[in-house]
Amino acid sequence: MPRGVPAKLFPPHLPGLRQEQGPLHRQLYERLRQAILTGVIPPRSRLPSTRTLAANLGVSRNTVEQAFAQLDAEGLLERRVGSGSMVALPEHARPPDGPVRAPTGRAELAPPLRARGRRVAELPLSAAPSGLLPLTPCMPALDAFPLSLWRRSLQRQSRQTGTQLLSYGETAGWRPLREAVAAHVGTSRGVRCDWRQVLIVTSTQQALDLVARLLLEEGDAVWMEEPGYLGARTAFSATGARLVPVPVDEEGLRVDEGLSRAPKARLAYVTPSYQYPLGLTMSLARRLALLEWARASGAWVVEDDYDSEFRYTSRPIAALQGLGDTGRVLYVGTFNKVMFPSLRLAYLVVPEPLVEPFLRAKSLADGHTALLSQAAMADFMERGHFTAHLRQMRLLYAERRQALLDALRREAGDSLQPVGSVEAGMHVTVKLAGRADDVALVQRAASRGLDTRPLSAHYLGPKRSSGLVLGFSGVDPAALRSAAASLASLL
Amino acid sequence: MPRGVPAKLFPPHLPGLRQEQGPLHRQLYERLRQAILTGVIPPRSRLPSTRTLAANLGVSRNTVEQAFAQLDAEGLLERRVGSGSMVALPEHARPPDGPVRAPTGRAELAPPLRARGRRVAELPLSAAPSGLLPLTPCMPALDAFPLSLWRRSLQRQSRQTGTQLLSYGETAGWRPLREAVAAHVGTSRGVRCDWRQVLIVTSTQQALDLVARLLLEEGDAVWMEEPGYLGARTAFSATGARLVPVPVDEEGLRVDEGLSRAPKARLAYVTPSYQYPLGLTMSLARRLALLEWARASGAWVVEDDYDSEFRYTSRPIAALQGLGDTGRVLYVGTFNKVMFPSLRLAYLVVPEPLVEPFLRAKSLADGHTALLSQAAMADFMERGHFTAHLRQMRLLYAERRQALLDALRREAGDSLQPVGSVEAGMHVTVKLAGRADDVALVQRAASRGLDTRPLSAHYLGPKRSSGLVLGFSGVDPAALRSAAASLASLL
DNA sequence: CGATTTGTCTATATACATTTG
DNA sequence: ACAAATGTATATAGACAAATC
Repeated sequence: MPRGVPAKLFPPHLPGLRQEQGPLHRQLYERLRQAILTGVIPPRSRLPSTRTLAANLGVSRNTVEQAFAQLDAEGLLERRVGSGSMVALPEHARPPDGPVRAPTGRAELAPPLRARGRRVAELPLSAAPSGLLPLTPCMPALDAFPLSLWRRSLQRQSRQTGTQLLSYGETAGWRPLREAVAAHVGTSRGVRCDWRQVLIVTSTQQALDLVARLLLEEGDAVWMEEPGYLGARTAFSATGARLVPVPVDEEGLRVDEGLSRAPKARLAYVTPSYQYPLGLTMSLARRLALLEWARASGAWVVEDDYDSEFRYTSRPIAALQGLGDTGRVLYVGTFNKVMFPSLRLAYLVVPEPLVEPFLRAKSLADGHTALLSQAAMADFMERGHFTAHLRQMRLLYAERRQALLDALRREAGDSLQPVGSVEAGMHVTVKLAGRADDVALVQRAASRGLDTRPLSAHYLGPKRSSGLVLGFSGVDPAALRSAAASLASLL
Repeated sequence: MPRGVPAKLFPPHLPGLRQEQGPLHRQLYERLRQAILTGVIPPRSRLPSTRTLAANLGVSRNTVEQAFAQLDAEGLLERRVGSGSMVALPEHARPPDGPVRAPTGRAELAPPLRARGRRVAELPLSAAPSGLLPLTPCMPALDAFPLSLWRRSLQRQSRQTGTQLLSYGETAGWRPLREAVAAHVGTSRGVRCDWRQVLIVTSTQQALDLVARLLLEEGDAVWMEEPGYLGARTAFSATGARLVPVPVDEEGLRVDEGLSRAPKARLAYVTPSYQYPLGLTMSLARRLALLEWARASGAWVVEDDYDSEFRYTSRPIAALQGLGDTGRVLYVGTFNKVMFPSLRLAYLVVPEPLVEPFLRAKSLADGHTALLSQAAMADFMERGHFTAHLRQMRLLYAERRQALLDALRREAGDSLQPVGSVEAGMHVTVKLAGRADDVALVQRAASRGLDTRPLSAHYLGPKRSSGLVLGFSGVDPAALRSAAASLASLL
């Protein structure tokens, strides 16, 4: 017969169980678990019945039952109706040794990475997630996000679709979301596509990575806006492509310069709606010239429409993709900025013949994108919450943009000159007078809790302007004003 | 202003609610549901608060709350904290598909992909997600997944952590999850690591892709188990590595064969706990030999522990990673099989000097992994639900495995010979007598709704055995029996 | 047979956080 | 500021079926 447990383990009204220490059933569970694992209650010994233990402890049977059930589920107890509960034999001996020995490989030399690996390992590590520091570029107004509506979409989907949402998803994405995206970019951005051309990915970064891996070979030339978006550089340079800086003027990318510097480039990466970081809009003439070059030379155009939904005065400019022949343009958009960064949903619209190759690339990279977030996003869009949120953010950001500009003018006067006249985006770029060291300034700003980016870091070539990229979308006007004051005091 | 509901609908002590007619909350739910659907309570009318209704009916608020919550879940009610509950407008059918314009780029020729791109574009497209067809390998028992517990973890996290979960996440993963994974693989798999060595990724596929991109150069030789896992092939071959098939015998990978075929290989990919697809366990001698080779030649060992948690009789074998020097071993595990496929969470444990390079690679590939699922997973583990679920699945799969084997023996006799004696995994592989064409058999099986894989497809070299890989984890014993009968009738 | 025990279900009370008007 | 409402969590009480001894 199994022995009973020493009575002293369960004195009446066990003094250790207290309201303040969290749920009673959890405390009891933890305590029993420790006792079993450390052998204080030996294997095969019988525990008191839930009723008697409950009575002894002065708690309800349900409380004890919950603790026992949890232990049973984890295999620490064997319970049988009628015969009671007893401690199970250890299922698997604890691993060779519990305490983690210092990994012996530690003393080794740094691993010898070679060409491709080094290329990846030497990429800049993107800035640490800096919480809610003011001025972070591309940080949405998280406090204004309609979290409860989003949760409802999540909940609704997690209930309704049941096991369909648990199983493997299609590589291209959840079909209702692809349809919703196709409708959205069609009506609000003028992108011409069928839902079958829409691929759901996790981020702009993943989209660009897939593009690079599929369309670029080592040594291929790629037109990059100068100055331009840093994230795009890492994606293209990791494949060994040759990045060709093509200057940007007030009409956007200088196609003529691109033609003279690298006429045979395989790909051009552009942000025509609201150029990053200068905030210009590409002119119609330049757009047509770019498309014509791509058509004639068989190159690809990657249109990153990352910020396009945010335009505050004039109507949004239609996407490049919808302008002419769509056969050479890959359109990239993201939900991570309009919704929230950790959502991890973006989309890629590719010409029909590229759909299959891209599916394989996506399948290679990570199989498919998580389903629940996709289904919730589709639901959120179908119910109109997305459009509503977008509208609200437009109003909010317009206000914040103005607040930042006003504060900068008041505090810093002419020493910080805003670039670009388009009222759009989630950031403004300001130029520093003369050859001021913007990198040093950014560092000094960081020490005051301001998360800004140096304009000069966005250049590939040696000719760099000095300035700051300031995000205004993430925090409220009051914080923007104090940030501007703090910044001005550093000048 | 929304009108109130006619008072007579809710007289005090509503006489219709009786103990004998089933649960009170259910009766209340049914009654309200009928009233709403028939229009007795018109849309947009406000319901009494749960408290007052509970008082009027003489029941507890929880009872009313349950009924309301159910109605809310079905979309019949719109509830808002503070403002009360009102009847929702009937949902309209989904908006019709937008007018699908024919994409103009359609007539173009197939795009001219070149070397790298072709390598990616010619990868096999993984089998379409085939729903719940019987015998699908690696398909978990989704009907047995504790969905309500999981939803609670999701909800709890989406509330508690608030905006922290919305912002950018760390590239390496959500810290509590990294810690939970380190603890789990440490105690239950004998992996020796610090939580800082744990990287959260979306899938085994992504883990292998990162490994390939960081550690392999074009032309590098890689030892692959022969036969072996198909997914691993695509990851490594996409980088242009040379895949060297190394045969597997009853002790696992033939290290001596690897040494003679490609002594200078840069990497070996192995599934030591439960070899895919043959279901063997690698012997201690082989493990030590493999580690010794890696140490001496500076090669990497990738241990894919995809199936290891499922062992049905003997104790789980500790991981290769914990055996000796951990400096050359990269350990890969996944939650997508123990939990559910669309979760998209897996992990990679790398030697300390590789942590930084891998962070950059992950950052390049997709920035970081979605936060909510990570936080929910950590919560699920901390509460012991993960261990409990794992244990339950072990019992369930052991039963299903036996059911499939019994049915196969009964229906097919000797014509389908199960391979391997280890009672583990989520599939069994059976050999076909002689040189039977397993690919054709798989196709015929597919036409009967059976989702199996040909063993011969898992070979790189010309010497192939003919057989079938049969998953037993996804469906219940009855379905397995009828699948076995159906399969036998095709022989 | 009858007492005991687990395991599950229903209902209640209560506390507390959050949001709304 | 304040009251009212929802929404979540914890604990209790009691009933009953099924298994065990």
